[in-house]
Amino acid sequence: METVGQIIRAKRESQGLLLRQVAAHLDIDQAILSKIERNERKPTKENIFKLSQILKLDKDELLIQFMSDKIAYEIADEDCASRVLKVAEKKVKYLRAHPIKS
Amino acid sequence: METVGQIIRAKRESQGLLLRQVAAHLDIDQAILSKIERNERKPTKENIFKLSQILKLDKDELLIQFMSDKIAYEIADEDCASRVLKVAEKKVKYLRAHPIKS
DNA sequence: TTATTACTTGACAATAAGTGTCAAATGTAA
DNA sequence: TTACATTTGACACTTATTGTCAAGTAATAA
Repeated sequence: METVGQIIRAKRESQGLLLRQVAAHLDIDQAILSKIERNERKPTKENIFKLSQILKLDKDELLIQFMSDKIAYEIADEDCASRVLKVAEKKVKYLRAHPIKS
Repeated sequence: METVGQIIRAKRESQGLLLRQVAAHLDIDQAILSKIERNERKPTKENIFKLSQILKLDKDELLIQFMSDKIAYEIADEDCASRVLKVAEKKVKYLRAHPIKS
């Protein structure tokens, strides 16, 4: 089971890129990228988009990894975690079928 | 599809309790509870626990509603929402099978 | 009508969480 | 050692969350 950080690091290294090079492209300090890769900090959505560009990763796939990481982390310590996901799925379907008029 | 707010309001009213009575039990201003019931603000976990006590709702069930609301809201506007949930489920299983030593 | 009661609204304050910079420390290899 | 990449932690800045308060609305009774 790969985390977003692991995916990013593996891809960056396989392309021979340095932290500072990639960080410069993201317009953040390399310290943050270092932490993102070790799952010490979470990337922003913006980070994810730019990372998928420079590392030639599929944008949607990386976004899915990013969001699923966030959710998994959020509920992992609840023993009702899997029910939460099931109910969330129903709610998402409902929300998409009944969009809010705004 | 009921929101947490709707569940709370329905139960509070069925018990003939006033906003200020329940809010006092939660140790928050009744304005907040009013907003929680109308889904204008999200309850904290602490709020959820105390609400389940005073309203005699199942604590786990209310927590599930609370967390699934949060997640559904978080991803509803992504078109990869259902994949996110599937991947999240895998990650949760993995995390629970491989707990972090701390 | 006025008074009372329950609830709602919005401006604001306090606090917590997220996001970032920087410089020093650590690791690694020539 | 020197040079370079990465890591670490203290700190600052910004944004989000959580709350208080007082004034507003709505419904009802006197």
